[in-house]
Formats: sequence, structure tokens, C-alpha cells
Amino acid sequence: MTEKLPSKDMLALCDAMDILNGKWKIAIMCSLSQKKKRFKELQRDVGKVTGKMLSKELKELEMNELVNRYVLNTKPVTVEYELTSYGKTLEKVIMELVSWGLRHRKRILRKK
Amino acid sequence: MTEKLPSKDMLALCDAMDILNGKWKIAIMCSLSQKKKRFKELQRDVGKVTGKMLSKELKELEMNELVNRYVLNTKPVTVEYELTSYGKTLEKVIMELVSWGLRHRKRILRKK
DNA sequence: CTGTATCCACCTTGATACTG
DNA sequence: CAGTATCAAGGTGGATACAG
Repeated sequence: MTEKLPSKDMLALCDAMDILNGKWKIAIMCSLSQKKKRFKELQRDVGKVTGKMLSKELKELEMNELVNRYVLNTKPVTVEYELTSYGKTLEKVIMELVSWGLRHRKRILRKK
Repeated sequence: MTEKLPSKDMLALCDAMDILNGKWKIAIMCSLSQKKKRFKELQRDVGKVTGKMLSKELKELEMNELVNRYVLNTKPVTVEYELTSYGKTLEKVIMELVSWGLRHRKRILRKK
């Protein structure tokens, strides 16, 4: 069993990265992991993402069945987004990233 | 304690993403997590990354103290890369990504 | 072998204005 | 509020040639 070049792990990793690529996808999913949110809420929560990017990345997440989109019949239209059950399978990854990021911040501050 | 806009988690997440952004960084670290590798080995292992990109991303990883670079005194110069102990703190995140990717692949094949 | 330098096509992102 | 259209700008990444 000689380890051949593109290992299965590497391919899997690339698959995962393809789906999560984009500047805001992880942040969006992180925000949604707490609770469902409306478009504008999401925008405020994620930070300085433009409506265009938020819209685009949400659409991609929806296509990959990581996020559900619900249009509500309100006066000015309201749209809610939430993680699908499949999207929730990524929560563990995201939480690991967050906790690493928190540790990393402390480290940075120490050295600064 | 009203939850204010850019939550600490979100900031931490963005910090982490900043460091890991780039098409190949995660793949590089994944490959190095198995064992230290030379430049060319790494290139073969990661897949179809060009030397330029590999070099650039390795440099960035080095700057963030995630990877160590050793130049060996061999005839044609040899360089070895390995994860720093700090870089290893990211292994958990990477493994989660890989395992998610593996599950995701199965899911895709089923639906195809 | 391990890079760096240059050129360049392409894509991503942002700003802004606009629609329903 | 939610989303789209358009334009501009910068970054990304590939090919190639070359240096140490």
C-alpha cells in the first residue's frame, strides 16, 4: 500500500474547502449556528459584509444545502435564514475554529 | 449584557480565517501534520499547486509561526518544512475538516 | 532542488445606485 | 427589508524563465 499522491484526505479536504470558500461563509454559518436570522440581522452580525456578498454567499450555501431560506409574508418582505440539519454537521468544525481563534488572539496580544 | 454587534467569537473567527486564507494553506498544513516534508514532496502531496504559490503560502505560514523552515547543507540545497508546536494546535481543526469532507464526499456520491 | 521575477488573465470584492 | 445591476479595482493564481 504505497501512499499515492493525492491522498483521500487531501481530496476530502479540498472538497470541504471548495464549499466553504468565500470570505464570509464560515462567519455566516457561525452566526446562524446560534439562531435563525434575517438578512439584515445577519449583515450586522457578520460585520462589514456588503449586501451583495452576503446575498451571493447565502445563495451558494443554500445550493449546498447548508442553509435554508424562508420568505415570510410580511408587509415589507422578511427573509429568514437558518442552518439545515446538514449545515449543523459543520458546527463542530466552526466551533473548533472559533476556539482556536480565541486562543490565537490571546497569543497575539501577549506578544504585542 | 446585551449581545453587541461584532461578537467576540466573530472576531476570533475572522482572525483565524485571516491566517488560514489562501487556497493551499490548510492543505499544506494537513500534509505537514503527517510528517515534515521537503518543498518538492509538499508540492506533489498537495496536488496541483505551483511552486510560486507554495512558496508564498509557506512564507506566510512561517510568518505566523505555524511552520518551521530548515535549510539543509546538501549539495543541491534541500529545505524541510514542519509544523511548529503552535501549528500543531491547528491539527484538531484540520482533522475535523477532513472528516467532514470525507462524510460530505459520501453524501455527494449518494445523491449523484 | 528551491525558490524569485515577470507578465497576465481571471475572479473576487466593494461601492453605489436601484427595484420590488 | 431584501436583493440585483453595474462598474471599478485589487488580488489571486498560472506559466514561464531564471537565479543560487
